[in-house]
Amino acid sequence: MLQIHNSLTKNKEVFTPIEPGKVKLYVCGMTVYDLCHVGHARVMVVFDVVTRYLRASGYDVTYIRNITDIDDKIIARANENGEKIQDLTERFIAEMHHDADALGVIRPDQEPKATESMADIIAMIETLIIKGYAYAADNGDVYYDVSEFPSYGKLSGRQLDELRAGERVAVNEAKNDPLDFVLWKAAKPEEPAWESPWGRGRPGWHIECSAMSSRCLGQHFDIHGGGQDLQFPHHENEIAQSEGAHGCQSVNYWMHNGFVRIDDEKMSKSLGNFFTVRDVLEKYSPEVVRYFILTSHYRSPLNYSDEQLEQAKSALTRYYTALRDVNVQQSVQWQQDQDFGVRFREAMDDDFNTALALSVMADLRQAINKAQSINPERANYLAGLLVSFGHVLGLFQQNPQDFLLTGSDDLDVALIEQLIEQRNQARASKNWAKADEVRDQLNAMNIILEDNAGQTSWRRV
RNA sequence: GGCUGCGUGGCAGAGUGGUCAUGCACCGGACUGCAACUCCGUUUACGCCGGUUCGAUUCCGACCGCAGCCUCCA
Repeated sequence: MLQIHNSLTKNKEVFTPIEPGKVKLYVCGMTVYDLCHVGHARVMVVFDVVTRYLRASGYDVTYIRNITDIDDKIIARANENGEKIQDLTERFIAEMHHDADALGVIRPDQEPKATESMADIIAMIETLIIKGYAYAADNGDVYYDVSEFPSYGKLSGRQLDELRAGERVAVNEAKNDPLDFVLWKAAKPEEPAWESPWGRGRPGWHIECSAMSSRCLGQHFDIHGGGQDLQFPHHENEIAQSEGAHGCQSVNYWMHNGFVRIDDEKMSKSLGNFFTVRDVLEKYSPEVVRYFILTSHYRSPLNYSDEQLEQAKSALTRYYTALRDVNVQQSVQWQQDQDFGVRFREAMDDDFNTALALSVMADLRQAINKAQSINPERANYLAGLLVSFGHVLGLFQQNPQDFLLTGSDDLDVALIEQLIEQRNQARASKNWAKADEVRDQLNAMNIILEDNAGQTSWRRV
């Protein structure tokens, strides 16, 4: 029975979908003005695994991840670049897809854009005004009146007066209360703008998600995800907007993933301590990055370092070595396996405990190696099982040789195989000095040899 | 200051009131011409101080340390 840690209640709860067999999932996506960094990769991978696991558990999942393609940073960046806003956002949407695809992240069912949702956004703001949750200010902005929403703060565990006591709330003359947040911003000259009942302007960030989630999934859906930093104010405001406008609960389960850190500090654009996915993929294969992300629980912080990536790479190499040496049985259904399958399910059912699931897979890998010589049929089945688990986590889907030779594009395979042949001839005539000399030569090329059952295979360091 | 969360062996990281996490690395052994791969085995833990308990890394309290949110952020 799947249990999910719900940020709203701060408890692990048994997951019960609104409609049996179906799951409606919304995740806050990227603001597209720059390349994705490893923190973005984590969100994408985490909710990719959530979606894959729900589907593997038999649910019909509708997965929505929005794109914020209009906001202050986008406007600022486009101006800096002397680039049209739409050119900028389309460019970075393409880059985002490029990175996500590389990481094996399955595309969401829909990726709604803010700029294509203006009618929904405006309609929702109108509803909020009519219901008394929002007001148009003299300056052309429209604000949400937080004092009208009694449970404001329920997600982030805050009280209005606590927030007011905070020193960092910006003073804005047009607001009735400093905590009121903007739904619609009056356009400044030169800024992109849309017509609205309150004049030309553009939407605030928070209202976009409320409008897009309710359009794509309805007023009440199952799971809403995003990074921990969005809990307040973004998701708090989404609740106020959606529940204010619709008069019903909007989300049953809120899921927030932990940050990626560098040297125990949050990785973020504003701190400037980030690595882009692009940077990392120059050095490590995408699957290594994915494995690294899944080694810790999604709610825990994840410290990024080369050492960790190297560990992930070594671990993956062992899995692929095991898979290389068997004939993987096709179409194994892990759900039917009474041993490893049950353990895997228990791990994943426990709030998507991928770290624990990986330990089951490590045991399985060892079982494959042990069975390989004494019971090849069994080994082939277990390997199929491993690949079946891997499908849920987005791992082990490539040809083992392709992984083990990753980064070999620049290598002269013909030369390598020729050298291996030379070495094997030397070995056959027990010319060990010559054989070792050739192997040293290959090692210097970052090639590692493995002599197995009369066969010599090779891989990259 | 307010509100969250965390502190596990060399590194990473699950988990539990009283037998094993797991991975990477290290060490010993088997295999190998020697290696590599693989297998077997060993070592290294639960921030500090109290309390509850027959027994606490696990529950409770204080303390110390760290991170996050309270402003844009995945």
